[in-house]
Amino acid sequence: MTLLDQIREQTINWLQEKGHSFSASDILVNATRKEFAGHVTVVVFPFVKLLKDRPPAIAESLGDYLVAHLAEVASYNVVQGFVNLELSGDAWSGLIETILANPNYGEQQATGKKILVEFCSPNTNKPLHLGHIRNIMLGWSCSQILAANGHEVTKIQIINDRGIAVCKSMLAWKKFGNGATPQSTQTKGDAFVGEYYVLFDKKLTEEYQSWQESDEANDLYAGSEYDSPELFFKSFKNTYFNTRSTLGQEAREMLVNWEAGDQEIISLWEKMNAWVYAGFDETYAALDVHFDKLYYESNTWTLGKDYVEKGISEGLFFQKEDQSVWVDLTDQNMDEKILLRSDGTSVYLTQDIGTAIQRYEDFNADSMIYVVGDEQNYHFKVLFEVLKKLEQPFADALYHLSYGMVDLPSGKMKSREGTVVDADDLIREVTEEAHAVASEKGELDDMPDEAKREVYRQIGLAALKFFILKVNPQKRMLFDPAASVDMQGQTGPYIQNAYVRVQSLLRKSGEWKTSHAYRQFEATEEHLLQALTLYPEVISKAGRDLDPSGLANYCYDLAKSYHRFYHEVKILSADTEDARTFRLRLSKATAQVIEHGMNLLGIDMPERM
RNA sequence: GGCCCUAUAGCUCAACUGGAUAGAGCAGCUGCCUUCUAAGCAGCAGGUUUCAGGUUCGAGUCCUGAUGGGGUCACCA
Repeated sequence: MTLLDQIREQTINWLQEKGHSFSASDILVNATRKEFAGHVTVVVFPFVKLLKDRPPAIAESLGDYLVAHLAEVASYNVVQGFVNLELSGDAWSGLIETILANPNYGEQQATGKKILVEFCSPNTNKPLHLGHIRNIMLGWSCSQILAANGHEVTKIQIINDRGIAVCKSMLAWKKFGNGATPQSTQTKGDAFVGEYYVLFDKKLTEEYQSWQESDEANDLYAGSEYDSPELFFKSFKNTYFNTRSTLGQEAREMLVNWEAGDQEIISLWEKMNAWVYAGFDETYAALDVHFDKLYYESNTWTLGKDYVEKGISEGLFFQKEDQSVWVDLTDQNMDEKILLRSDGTSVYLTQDIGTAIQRYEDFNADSMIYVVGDEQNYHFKVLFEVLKKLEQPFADALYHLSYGMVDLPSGKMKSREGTVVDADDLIREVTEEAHAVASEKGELDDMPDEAKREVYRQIGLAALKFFILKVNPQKRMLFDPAASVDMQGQTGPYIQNAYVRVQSLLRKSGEWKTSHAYRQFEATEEHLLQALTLYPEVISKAGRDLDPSGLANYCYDLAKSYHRFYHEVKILSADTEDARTFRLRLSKATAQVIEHGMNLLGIDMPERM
């Protein structure tokens, strides 16, 4: 049990002696603000109504009780309704002992609960971009955080490897590719296929523009309500693709043939997908992430139909005259949503119903988390509601981890305008920036080239990942490329640097005996100890909220406290042996917690930088 | 238009289920490397938390309304 939990427990005992019950989670215990004396503060305002006394009197009573019942609490002072507790030297010394003895300090006991986390889930027609990186960082770190909270986590993704978009790049390659391959063009496979997807749109646009000269096009515009041909033709493009375009027709035919199992199409599809997967794997490896299980839309897209048909027979869904199937959610303040097209084929929602049920059966999971952007909030509300209607046992254990879009200083990322930030380019740029800074510093000069490259990568990725993870997922974020490669101030490399300083000290410290005699703590030492006390709570809160940003900010605060401590006191050449030992142990414990926390964020620590 | 999200320093972000005088970084200005890694430390300056009401011991946080920004309402995914 952590010290903070002990304080909560004793507070409950104290209330019980006065004849009141109270829930531990409602007791507010936090770090004492630096302008007041003490280390940990209990807020007594919540007890005022219960005890019917003045806040300062209540605070004194609680302070007396805690000093009497907890050896770790040395003394206290009261300011209004706040009890500021001062912890004893033994408590601090014990804390360092606890941390150093347990490499997993901060983690919770196993719960036996199985959780599935779905993230990334790309389309196979283009390479990964900045938006995927935010998704991957959130999915990965939430998975790590949930595991640290004692849950059994399985990381999965569903790969959207079929449909009209995939046919577009296949068709473009078939018509215009002249047999080129990633190997023959020295191009990464996913980028190679993405080029054909772009090429398709280019050819389609050319075709569309020449069609716009035709009498048919002019008649259509004349009969429309649009104020200008530009506006009309912009909105008509999709209809044109579906009803008049030659390329569109070819792509749709290809989709029909794919669904019919046409051998030639299937083998082309398999060939191009293999290129894409090789590319994705490279990017995942570059980001240090992996998945435990992959689902492919090509295997799951028909899965939901049976459940929808079952729902019709049970009267949960209804059919319109044209045979299309709908669910009515107007009683939940939502709309009617389509589940099967009039030709009987599945839509996105149908597929998601099927995959949810499939996964539940595959893993017998207690909870499933979908990491998907917030533009799909409504979709997931509908999905979860439909699963409830189908009385699926897991329907209440589904969670959409929704996150905001990533904007650029120039505005939204738009593939059409070529402003999408490519994931591989970004990883390369941050690594190069780390290389440039490190070379100037020269700390790594005596390392072999390969080891150096690994450190550049660790530093660059730390900058990128931390820049993204420090922001609350729910919020839209601005990605400033210049700021993301910055390595000073509130950044990943700043935190790594605190860790590296400790490693350097430990390399130079030689043998040292453990002692627990040091008691004259400096303010900077107390700040560090105070922060270390909070770590287990930071992890459990991050897990509860599925939000890594609090952990990221905690790691930064801890590193900041360490840098200050490092600057203000002498460590290797401390005045006494006891002080030297204490500071080395405190440094080591801090580095351990920094590394542990950053690992939960998916960020590695170099030994030197 | 209906529904949902959001608004904090010049900029990017914090502020635990409502708790003490709203904090960091960047950008700007000052200092600190013969001392353990200066990717560092210290200082100055920067705020009517979009606005107007309300709830209470206490509101950036909750409620109502307004305004700005975004999303969504496809037989797309």
